[in-house]
Amino acid sequence: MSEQIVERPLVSITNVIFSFDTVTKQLLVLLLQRSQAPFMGAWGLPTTTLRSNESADAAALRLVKEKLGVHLTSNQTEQLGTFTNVGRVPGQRTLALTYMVYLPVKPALIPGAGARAVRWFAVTPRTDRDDLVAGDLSFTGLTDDVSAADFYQRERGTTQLAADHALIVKTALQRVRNRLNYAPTILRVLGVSFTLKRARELYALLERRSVSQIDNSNFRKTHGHLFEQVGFVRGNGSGRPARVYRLKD
Amino acid sequence: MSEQIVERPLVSITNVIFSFDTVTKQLLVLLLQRSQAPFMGAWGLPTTTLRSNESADAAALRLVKEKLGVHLTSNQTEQLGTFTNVGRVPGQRTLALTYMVYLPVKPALIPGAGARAVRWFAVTPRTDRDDLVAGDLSFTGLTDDVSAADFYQRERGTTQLAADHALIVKTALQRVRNRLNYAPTILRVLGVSFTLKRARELYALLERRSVSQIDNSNFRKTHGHLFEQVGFVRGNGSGRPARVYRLKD
DNA sequence: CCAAAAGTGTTCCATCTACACCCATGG
DNA sequence: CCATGGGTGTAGATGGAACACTTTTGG
Repeated sequence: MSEQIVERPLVSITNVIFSFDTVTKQLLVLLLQRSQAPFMGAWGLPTTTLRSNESADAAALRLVKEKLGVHLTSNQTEQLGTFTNVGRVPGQRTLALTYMVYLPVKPALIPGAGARAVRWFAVTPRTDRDDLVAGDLSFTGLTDDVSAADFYQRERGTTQLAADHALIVKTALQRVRNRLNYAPTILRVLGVSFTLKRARELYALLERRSVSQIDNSNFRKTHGHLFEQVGFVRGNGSGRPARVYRLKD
Repeated sequence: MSEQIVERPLVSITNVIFSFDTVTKQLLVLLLQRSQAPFMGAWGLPTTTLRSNESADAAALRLVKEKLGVHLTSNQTEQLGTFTNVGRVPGQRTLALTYMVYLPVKPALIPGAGARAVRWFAVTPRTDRDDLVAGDLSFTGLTDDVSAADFYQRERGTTQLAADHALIVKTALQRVRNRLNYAPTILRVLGVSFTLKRARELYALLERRSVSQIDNSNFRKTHGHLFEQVGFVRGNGSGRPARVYRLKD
């Protein structure tokens, strides 16, 4: 067997940035339309290149700062996984170190360098997948049963997003769901503090059921230990004002 | 602010390879003593360099083949995380893509290229950490409360293993523990099939308590759904022979 | 028949589920 | 004072923990 070439791959950082629309009560993911090769014209997740003097999580934070002007600290990101399939990007070998980012705000969007357009896409649950929808634009998510191996072997041609970003998004949502019952960091998209109603709305969305199916009283009892009362209430509409909570660390 | 240099880092694959000693009932981790810089003479996890024509998980499998001569398929490895701290290795910037590997056998060891010695180290639970012990050699594990940030800031000088391998081992054991109640893939170290007694022994070790504290009857009821009876029994000693089970997928 | 180890059953208690009820605010 | 939504309490169902008991093998 011949000795294999050891090369230096490009190392990119790719973020799944989550936010929340308090009006439509939708979980949002940031996608941008690429204005450069590879995948020019295609929509995909924000990506940057790792620099020599920064760790990958620092790069993930820098990416958020560059694309959205929002400064975050490192406890607002989580490493998702590293995607290394040989042909995942045409041309140069490129690894993707991926992170999940929970934005406590929903900033205005300005397309920056490398992007023709930027938009928030609503995570839209279907029976066995999650689509990403922004007005007229809609991207069908991978169905739940698709494994990474399946994706690279079969589904690759059918995906509408750049590279393997459909797989990255699916992986991210799966992770978020797994964490709902013990470390629901996704709730950070609701801001530093939130009402339990809002929390239940987000749970309902991710569990693919309606808010009314999650009993208020029981939700407090089963998940209350994860929250901490901030102590003040906020009279916002009709009915009794809700207390405000924050995630315990 | 000046533009930062975008370089191509070295990308290494580092494995936490688990096995099991059926005689001493110990969980084992493979360490080797380096015969090359950096960290010459220090003990550390098996590491290789990612090649141009292979994915990271393929490289993890190749590493096992090279060091142990054991051929595995990709469902016997799991991505652990990617370690990218800027100064984690002196000299060249090096990223570590880490994998966990569960060996269904305990192969004989032969030091190969780049290693002065190779040994199995027993995961030895203490009150708030796990040490790695092999006869006269012993490495103190990081205590449970040390975060990654803590490690790189404070604990770095005190660690006895190469680079950040103490942190990688700690992260691996933490992951293994988290999975015990829903996806105990660590049980693969017991081979393709195993008795529930062996499973409880491994659980006891990882939960830092004695086997007698895990009730046989209750263990079946709480974790039985994770296993599948292979169907035959194996008369191995005195007492009623145990049925043999395997992990459900 | 006895010892040893595997496997089963039973009771008790904690926790979750469903649902009724009470509380605080706006109009 | 009534409508609206937030917050509390309670009875039944479910699942885990402790422990007694039965089964199957070797000697």
